[in-house]
Amino acid sequence: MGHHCCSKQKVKRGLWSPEEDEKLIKQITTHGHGCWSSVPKLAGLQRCGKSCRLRWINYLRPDLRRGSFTEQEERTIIDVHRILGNRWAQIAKHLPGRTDNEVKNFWNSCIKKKLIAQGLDPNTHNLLSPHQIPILNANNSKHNYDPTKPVFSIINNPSSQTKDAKRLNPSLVRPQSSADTNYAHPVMTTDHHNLYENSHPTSNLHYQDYNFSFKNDVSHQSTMGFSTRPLAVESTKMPMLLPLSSSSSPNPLEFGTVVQSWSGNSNLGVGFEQTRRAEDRYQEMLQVPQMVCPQEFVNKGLDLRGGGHVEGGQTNMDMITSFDGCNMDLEFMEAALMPCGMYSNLGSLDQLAWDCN
DNA sequence: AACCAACACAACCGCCCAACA
DNA sequence: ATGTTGGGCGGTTGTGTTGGT
Repeated sequence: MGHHCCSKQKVKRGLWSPEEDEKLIKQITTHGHGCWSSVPKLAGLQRCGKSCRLRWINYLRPDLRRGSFTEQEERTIIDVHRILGNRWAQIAKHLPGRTDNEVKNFWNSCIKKKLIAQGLDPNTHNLLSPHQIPILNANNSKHNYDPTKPVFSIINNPSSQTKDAKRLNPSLVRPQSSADTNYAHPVMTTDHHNLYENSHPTSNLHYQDYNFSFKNDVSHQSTMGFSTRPLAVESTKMPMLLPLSSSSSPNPLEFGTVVQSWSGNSNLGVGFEQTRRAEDRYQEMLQVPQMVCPQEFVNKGLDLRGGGHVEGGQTNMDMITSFDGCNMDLEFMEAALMPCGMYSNLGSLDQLAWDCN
């Protein structure tokens, strides 16, 4: 098999060697990639153009951010995934320095399981009915998906830290000889990076000595503050974002105005729902849900049903039930997704590429 | 120490779409 | 209008690693 773009030529497959990376980096930093199908030939590589493109985009680009996903990034992935679904490339655009492949892998290997363990359907972000929730026996898994723990608890895993350290310190990971076929990490040199920087003067990312650091570090920015609470609106075509105050947000009303509270729910404002038994949450679906209306909705007098206006700065859940017809103010949606400037390169919501049909 | 299962993630596959001849 | 090509993307696979027995 193989792609039509490279079916005629003899191409190498599998992991990339340091020498191959070196050639590819040298080619792109000095000449740019241009037509990807011509890159292998120009770089002296026996790879298909697509493979070169993938290698560059996912691993060799100097503006990549490596290492574990932060809690904030995980929240972002979940929140954007709730809107866009498995559109990894679009989701990755909300995570500077992350690739679609990385986001996809992280979702499939980590977030998905956590959501399921929390009684949430990873596809719809709605509650699973009790009989849909798998019985997770911690004894059968390396990972302990304790449903009594919050969804977001991924960081500071010693083993992953070790991996990160290896990634960021090539001396720990680079093979001692070219015969080491396990090599799969960038080998861009500072010289290469300087070349790339010179040819990409708009880059605001800093690269030195194999260590990717950001001049504009997003790690200290405030969170999006979106709740992971699933909506109890079964008719909702597009799940609704619920901007909610977060423990890490200094201002609990930073992103929204509390319009109506969950009845009898004491953990409002914690930001991310602490886990309860799935049965309890399933019962909760029958209750009138809390709605936290973003201040921007109120300011804009946005009618979430499409057409009218929110009166008196108040709305209710009955009004916010559906995105059918896609009457949502897309411009606002973008703004709501970018409350703290953590997203880059999003000039318009076209890039969100909603499928409103 | 050896084996095995589960995991993590790099890489590939196949499809879609836009541009172009 | 049609066929070809290249780029992009999501889904899937392959393989090395890790941890438990």
